[in-house]
Amino acid sequence: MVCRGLPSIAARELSLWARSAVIDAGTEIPLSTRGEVLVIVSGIARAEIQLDADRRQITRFRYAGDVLQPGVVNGISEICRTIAVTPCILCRIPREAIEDVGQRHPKVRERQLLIATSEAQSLARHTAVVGRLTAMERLATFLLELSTRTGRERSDGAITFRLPMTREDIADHLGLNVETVSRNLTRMKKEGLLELPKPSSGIISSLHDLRAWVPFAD
Amino acid sequence: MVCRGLPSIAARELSLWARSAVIDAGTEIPLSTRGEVLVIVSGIARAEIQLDADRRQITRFRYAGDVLQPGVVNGISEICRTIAVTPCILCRIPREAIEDVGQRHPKVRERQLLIATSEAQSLARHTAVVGRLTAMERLATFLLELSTRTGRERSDGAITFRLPMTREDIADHLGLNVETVSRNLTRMKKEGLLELPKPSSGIISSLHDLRAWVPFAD
DNA sequence: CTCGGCCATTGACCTGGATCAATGTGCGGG
DNA sequence: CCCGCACATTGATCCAGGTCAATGGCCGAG
Repeated sequence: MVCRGLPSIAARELSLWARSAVIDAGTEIPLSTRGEVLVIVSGIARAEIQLDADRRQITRFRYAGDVLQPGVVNGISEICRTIAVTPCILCRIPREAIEDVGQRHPKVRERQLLIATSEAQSLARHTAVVGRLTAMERLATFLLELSTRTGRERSDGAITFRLPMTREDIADHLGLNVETVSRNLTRMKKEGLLELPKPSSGIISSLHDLRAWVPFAD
Repeated sequence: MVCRGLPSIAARELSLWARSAVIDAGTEIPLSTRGEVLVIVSGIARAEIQLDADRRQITRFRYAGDVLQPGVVNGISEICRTIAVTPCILCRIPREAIEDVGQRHPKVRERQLLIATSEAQSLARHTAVVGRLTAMERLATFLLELSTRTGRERSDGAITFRLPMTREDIADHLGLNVETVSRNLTRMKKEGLLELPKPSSGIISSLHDLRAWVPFAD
């Protein structure tokens, strides 16, 4: 998944350089090292901005397969810290690897650019989620994304998924507060869209009805 | 400004390929053409997402010097449309130019990536603005950015700037509505932060007091 | 098994910003 | 110069979501 869309030769060359790392839940994933690229092999992380003592924005969650490119280079520090929500396994590709392989395989650079622009795309989208959607719509959008990224379809068509982030994390991602998240989750339960066998695991009983709450075409 | 940070040889080579274009106010800037890069030479544009008949999010305004890279490639359309707020002069750099010059000057590719990641950075930041700030804070953040990008400092230290976008544009950028924008502008006037000789031109009388409303370190 | 702490849920109430409804106001066209 | 229209401001009221305050439930340590 690191190298989806790359010629297999380039992928093999890159993998020769790769190192791995394990990050405990709750621990920050260090992004600083110049030009290094990280790939999440497994686990979930959150990218967050701390505004002041009691305001935080989680700009996005990071799932297995996501690529973390170095923020902005040259001393200007990345605005977000990335913190593991569950234990994470990372694949680290040092700067020299990218440069070395990138010289021989232009697809590598191309893909790096693609990753960055699609990152911008999804942040633009999230701007609209947080700026213009109602609480139910925000939550539906989030659950849909979480389940498509990490869920499993059951034989009866329902989708099961883990919800390892706290309600507070969800709230800070969606620009809401904990209580509003909680209330709207129970509303979804009452309306038969969702089941929550435990607070940390969910089942989308009616994908169709959930989708109806998401105003994006997709 | 197109080529800030590039070796001058690369810049000169790129400029050989450059074409220009003029876009009327209110007209969409076509981004579609595969791989073409646009640079705003003068004017202001807005990048917007239309959610449905009556909800819109302006993800960002684009000022002179901004570089518009093609959204996401390969048929998957860019999520935002970009529309000129004032008449705009653009510089168009065709895909072949990037490829040609990029092959000889790796800095070109590097800079392209830098542009894309810093785009993501500023969208992440805006996510926090819209998700967590109060109306006053959002407006202050916006005015500060607008004035640093397009304003002129007067001899007495005040900063004058044009406000060519409508109140509705500002509202849709900040996740507010027109009336709230208007009310908070007059509040700023009353508190001596701001003057509005005309609705479409402003003067920041007290940069210091305005900054106090912006929770970002910067 | 029991205790304590943290997280989630629920309820009662409050409020910042939205909505609805008039006025202002500036500008382009005749 | 006047008119008309689009944009901006202002006021009155409303409400989605925030705040405050219990209560419940799960889990890990002992």
